[in-house]
Amino acid sequence: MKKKSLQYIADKTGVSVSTVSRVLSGNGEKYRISQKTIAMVKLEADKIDYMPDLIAKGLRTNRTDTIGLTVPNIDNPFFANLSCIVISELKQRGYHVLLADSMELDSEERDALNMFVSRKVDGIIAVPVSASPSLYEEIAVHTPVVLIDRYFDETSLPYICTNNYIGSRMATDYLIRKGHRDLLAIEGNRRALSNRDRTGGFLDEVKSKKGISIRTRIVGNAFSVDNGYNETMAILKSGDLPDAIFAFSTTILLGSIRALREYGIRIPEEISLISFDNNGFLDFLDPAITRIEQPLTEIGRRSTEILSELIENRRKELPDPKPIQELLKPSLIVRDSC
Amino acid sequence: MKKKSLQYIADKTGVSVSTVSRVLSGNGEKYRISQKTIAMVKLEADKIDYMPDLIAKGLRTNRTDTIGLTVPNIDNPFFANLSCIVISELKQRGYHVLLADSMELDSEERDALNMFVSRKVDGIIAVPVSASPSLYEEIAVHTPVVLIDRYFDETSLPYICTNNYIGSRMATDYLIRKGHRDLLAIEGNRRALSNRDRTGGFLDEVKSKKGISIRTRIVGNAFSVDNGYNETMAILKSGDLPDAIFAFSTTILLGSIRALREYGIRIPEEISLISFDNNGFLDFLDPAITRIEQPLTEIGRRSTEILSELIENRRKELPDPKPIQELLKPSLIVRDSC
DNA sequence: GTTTTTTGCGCAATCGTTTGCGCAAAATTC
DNA sequence: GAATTTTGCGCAAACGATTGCGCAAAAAAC
Repeated sequence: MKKKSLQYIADKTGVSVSTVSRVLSGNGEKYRISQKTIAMVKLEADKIDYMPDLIAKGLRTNRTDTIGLTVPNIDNPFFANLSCIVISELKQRGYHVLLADSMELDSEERDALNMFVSRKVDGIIAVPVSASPSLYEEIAVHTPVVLIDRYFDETSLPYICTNNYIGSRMATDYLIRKGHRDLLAIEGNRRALSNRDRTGGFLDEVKSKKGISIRTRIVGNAFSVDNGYNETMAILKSGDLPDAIFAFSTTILLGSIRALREYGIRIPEEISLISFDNNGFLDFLDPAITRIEQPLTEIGRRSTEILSELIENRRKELPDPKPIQELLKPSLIVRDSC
Repeated sequence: MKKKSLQYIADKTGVSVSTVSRVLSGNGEKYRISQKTIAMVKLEADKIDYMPDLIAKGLRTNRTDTIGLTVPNIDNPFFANLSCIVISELKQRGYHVLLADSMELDSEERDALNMFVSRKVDGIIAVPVSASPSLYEEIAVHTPVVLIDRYFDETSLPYICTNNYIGSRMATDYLIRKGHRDLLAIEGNRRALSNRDRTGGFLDEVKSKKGISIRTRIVGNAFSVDNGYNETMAILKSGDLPDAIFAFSTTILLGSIRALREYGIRIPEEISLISFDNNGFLDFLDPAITRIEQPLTEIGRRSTEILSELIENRRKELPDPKPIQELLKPSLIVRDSC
């Protein structure tokens, strides 16, 4: 196969490269190219199965139809699920995806973002990892950015996240209604705002139950199986068991379950369990786990929607609209672990 | 911030664009640029935090340092896991990743591959979906391709997959050694060679046990929870239960478990279960599931290794080496479900 | 048969790099 | 001091597309 450039078609048909370009980008009419020429060019293009060089096109037009997506860890089912949704939403809007895995590392995140900029992506969707929004804010000056799942406190960057505060209150409320009065929360990464919101919701909900005396404990410091395991183990060793454990993520939950099993503690007879994050697997555990489901699909849908609006807006040289910052309400999935 | 092109630095320092380019790409010495000029240019580049336009660079050099990766469904933990490994291996080799999710659809796969070619990716790693290698073979003429996890029968395309045949024999052997004589295999997509290999391994292993009378049944037709559920349900309704069920994937396994639970059948007391694919969650099921683990890390490592060799080879205009086609041996993870 | 309008298309610049070739000035040789 | 070599760097083409401008030929108007 020869080189399939516009030049090639131009030579074959005897018209100029410009004409071929106009025809193939569908602007034949607009530039008053004759039907005969249009047909001829299209025929030739079909014959060699012409596909434009998107690199050259990108250089010239400054658009790549590519979105950079960075997540903390694709291996985590939660992010895999989220990525999946975002990718398919983006595809529907005509974008392709450059994916980076920041591995929860600031340095990797920085690399990924710089790479996105160098590649001139049209926009960026990110689950941020670092504690400061500054790099994102710098980038947002020239490239639209939408944060998902995690966000920053004082920033004008748009974000679409779960309302972790509400979710946490829902879970806590449920536990209390079930009659539990001694609650243990195992939290994740304390740097993450999402985690702090969950902690806040947990405590506020307890406080709101006036007249009911409830004991609360908060331990842990990472969204990991090990953290769940270690903290639960510590509690088990102390012998001072709570009525219920609220795991701030599925990973924490699993660690906790492992520890409880080692001690032969029965769920939910001896202790109740509730968790954040949804995951199909949780229905196959015994007992199936009651949990707070984050509105992933909605996050994926909204974020891509916002991002493409931002991109369109910039293209029209309009000023950015007021940043859209939404916290979406999660839902309670009741199963058998409480 | 102004435009950060070579031109800008050239203007600032008073040298030509070519000189700036040579200095910044580290070829200053080679082109005998004076130390003074080199220092000056570098200083200016640092000052504006210069980052090359990778699009322009790609157009000129015909390399994008990008690899296209397509998988059937990123949402499936198996592929999420695999992608994660491939992505991080590629990053270590200096490549970035354009990710496409083919959703097990031929049409999506075709789109993705064309997109990769249009973007001039340096190479492609793919879990193929379609039944025919023809499109891949066309592409491989100009862009290196390595298949993973699934492969084609009669092709010279390189691939790195699990030896499903061996894995299936290992699982079957284990079941038989455990004393089971009535085996049910629930298979996945029959179009997939990997599935056919598993079926073959299952039957051959049984045949190899001369002198032992073993009953075998093979049902099912998809790598899905529903398929596992439906087929198991059918068996339960017939009342003709096997001693053991061999699920050809985790998804099938889960469906099967759901059905068994509905009927209150105890595992492993009344029936044994074994599965293909590894997944951390399987250890948290009750009982933990005995399974065949695919060497994902090895697949990720080898495939990126092969691919980058192919790319280097092409760059040196050497002929392609004999295609590397490897089937890696899986391993048995013994737990409590048999 | 001019003049004006419309039709149909090409010229050439441009996007930001890379790179082969070559030229002028400085340094060295004789 | 002329010839030669070395040093240091710039010119301009190229990658493959897009697009503003303008020009020639054909058609229409008078």
